[in-house]
Amino acid sequence: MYQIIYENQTLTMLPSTPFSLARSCACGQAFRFRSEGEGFFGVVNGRGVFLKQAGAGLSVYPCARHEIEGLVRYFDMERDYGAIESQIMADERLKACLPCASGIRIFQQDPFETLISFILSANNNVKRIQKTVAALCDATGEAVTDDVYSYRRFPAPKALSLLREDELRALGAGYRAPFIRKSAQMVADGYDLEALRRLPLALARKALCAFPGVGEKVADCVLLFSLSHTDAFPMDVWMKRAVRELIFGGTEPGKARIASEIGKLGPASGIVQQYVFHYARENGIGVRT
DNA sequence: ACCCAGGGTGACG
DNA sequence: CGTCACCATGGG
Repeated sequence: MYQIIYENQTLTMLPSTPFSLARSCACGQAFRFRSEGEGFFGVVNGRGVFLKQAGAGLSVYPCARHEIEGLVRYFDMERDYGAIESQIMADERLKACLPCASGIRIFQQDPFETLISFILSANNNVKRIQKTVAALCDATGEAVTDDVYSYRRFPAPKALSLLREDELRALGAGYRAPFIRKSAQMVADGYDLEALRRLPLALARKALCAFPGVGEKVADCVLLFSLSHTDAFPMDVWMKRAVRELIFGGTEPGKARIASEIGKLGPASGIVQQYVFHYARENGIGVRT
């Protein structure tokens, strides 16, 4: 399903279905990858790395030998995206999404980082989410200087929970400041986010909704982007419009009808969702002027 | 000035 | 169960 080349501290992963770094970074699943020169800089599994498109694959630098497995998992290289893209191509309603979304991979991000990031995402826009996440990292993220890069990790739960509400507001969190502080507190107090990886979707979703600032949509983002629930289907304003336009021909569908159609998309519906989301946002699908 | 952004909460019916 | 005002903040 994929090939690996490892030399000079550089890991290159070549999947059999072409990978797109730019699309994967721009599609709104992660907020800490910044375009830089010929690639993107980001912090992956706690380590600052530079990512470059390598043909139909991805190169990561630096990478120690023991980090290979974690990177393969993070970039979801073991999944058959060929099957998912074939499913989209075979769907007359969704095939138009492929030209601009083909090559997207769902990153397997850190659950706590994903939780906090998507609490911030509520009634917010991607650019400002990125800015606020960066501010949080600069404020309390662990500073790391290895032999290649200097960077800050995403804040530990304890560090984030120690910020006061007014400090979080000053960093750009707005009215979500108390949500972030309390949710960080819950994780710092020992809440096991990893345990949600093994729960059925409905139970994991319900559990996540116990965090302040987390409703069904944010829960689905955390489950899809960090806890391996590929059938979690985040319904934000863009997806509501896209579903209305692409699946229901422009008329407002009821909740039951939507659930039925999502169910038919199968166990990778959440990944399909990400392709559609990216397409809708890139093309302004469903925006009524 | 108004509306929108990867929505959630609390009040009310 | 459903609806709805409100919530910071910056950009169009």
